[in-house]
Formats: sequence, C-alpha cells, structure tokens
Amino acid sequence: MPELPEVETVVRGLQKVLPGRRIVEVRLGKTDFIEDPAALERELPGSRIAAVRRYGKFLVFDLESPQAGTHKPALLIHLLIHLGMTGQLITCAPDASIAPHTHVFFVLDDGRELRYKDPRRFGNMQMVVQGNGSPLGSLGPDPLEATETEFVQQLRGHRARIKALLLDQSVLRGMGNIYADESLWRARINPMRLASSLKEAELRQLYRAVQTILKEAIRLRGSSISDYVDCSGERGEFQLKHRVYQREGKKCARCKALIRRVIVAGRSSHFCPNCQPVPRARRRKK
DNA sequence: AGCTCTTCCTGAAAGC
DNA sequence: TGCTTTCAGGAAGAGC
Repeated sequence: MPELPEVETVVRGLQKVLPGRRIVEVRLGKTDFIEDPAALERELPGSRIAAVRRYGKFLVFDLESPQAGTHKPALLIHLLIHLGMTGQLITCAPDASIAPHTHVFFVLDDGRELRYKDPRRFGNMQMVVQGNGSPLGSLGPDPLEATETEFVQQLRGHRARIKALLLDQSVLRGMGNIYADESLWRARINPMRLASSLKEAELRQLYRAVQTILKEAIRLRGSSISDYVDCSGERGEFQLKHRVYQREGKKCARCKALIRRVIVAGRSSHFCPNCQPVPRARRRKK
C-alpha cells in the first residue's frame, strides 16, 4: 500500500516527465472517489503542470490554468491525489492497453497519457483552487523534514499508544502501517506502549529509526506487496527488507524469537516479543 | 482525548 | 473442485 516512500517514488518519477506539460483532456470512468468530477473535466483541460510534489501521502499537482479571454494571471489550481490502498498513477502511450479499474485518463500535450487505476477505489482525488482552503492544512509535520526536537515534541505526552500516533496523519504526515511497524522494531519499542510512557531517549531512538527506515525504503523505491508499482509500472524492493511486517510466526532477524501480530488501534501490528517487550501490565495486589 | 466499530471496495486466501 | 466467507486496510464518522 502506498505510504510515504511509495508516494515519494511515484512523485520523483512523475517529476521527470510532467512539469511543463499541458493537460489536453480529462476522461473519467467511475467517479465515486472524486470530490467533484465535473470540475475536473471542466477546469483542468488547457492547464499547465507547473510542479508535482508530495505532501504526506498525497500527490499534489500544481497547475496553472489560463483565464481564457481575460488579462488576468493564470489561475493556480492544486490537484490532490491520495492513492489509498490500491491506487496507481502510470504514464503511458495512448495506445497502451487499458488495465482493468482504470478510472481517470489525463491526456497530455506530448501525446502521452497519465492514467489513474484503483481497484478498491479507496483513493481520493480532488481539485483545490488556490485560496479556497485545502484538506492538507490539518496534517502534522513530515517525518523526514522534522528535526529530532519537533518529532519528539509531536509524540511526547499523548495518552494514545505509540503505534496509533505514528498512523495519525495529524501528528505526523506520511507514515502508514508498514513503516510504523518496521520503525518500531528498529527502535525496539512495542507498538502497544503508551506514548506518555516513552522516555525521551526512546523517542529519539524512534526518530532515528524512522529516518533510517524511510530513507532506505525510498532508496529501494518502496514496498511492493500486492499492488504497488511506480509510475513506470516497476515494483519496489523494500518488501525484501521487511523485518516484522507480515512476518507473523517467522524468526526475528535480531534474536530469532517468533514475530507476533496483535491489533493496535484497529490495525495489524507486527513486533518481536523479545526485542520489543510488552509493557508489564500493572497489576494491583489483591 | 482516544478507543472501538462501521463504512467504503475488490481480490486473494481460507474454509467447507 | 467450487462455492461462500473472511480478511486486508487509509480515512472519516459515530458513539462511548
């Protein structure tokens, strides 16, 4: 599933081919995951792609839309795309065969197409005209941009479990289930621990683990478990480096104990019971 | 504040 | 073998 490293990989691929291109036409299939499909069809054709960037798990296309028949400066439009669980953005030739569940086609002025495919349609697409506010405002800092101090600041003191906080986009933007589990294993912190129980040194340890894991995952172009591919259709390789995620019952790479899986904050959470000891239940003497 | 449960959706895997 | 059931999960919303 696309998390920060996968979205970053897609963005870097698109940055090589999209900036400067114009959108000629937008064609839509199923639209129940698009905020205002008619607006996309109406506003995007003719616009120029100025930049493609990542914001948390969102892809953001910065578009300049000329105001036809006026002398006004181009309207700045942001196209936000969240890949959800199974979203894929692929660039291809217009005569490339159409994969099942391809729901959006952006026809470009160089004759190529940018296509959005999403079997489960957990993804989301919406257009934000500059100055109209956007849903991105409520997200926390990017873990790769945050300093150690900021990172510790975001996590300390909460009563929630550390795993829940790592998944909470308003606390940190971009982490998902895979990288939360892998980072906690690396930092030797049990996912069930309450954030308020973590020592300063443990939070710093977690910061370093998150940095290492995310950078290595980006270097290996993300984790391809079932659906994820980059914008050229290439799979990533970080799944080969997973130490706990979806490795229940297998041996811990550090200590050979068997990896366990529990549900924390409604999510599958994988950990080594030996390296990441469960906090001792406080038991009152009777 | 933060937990659980539910919803969205499809395909893969497990169960019978 | 072939059908049915279960599960996976990012995010949002309800209810507690």
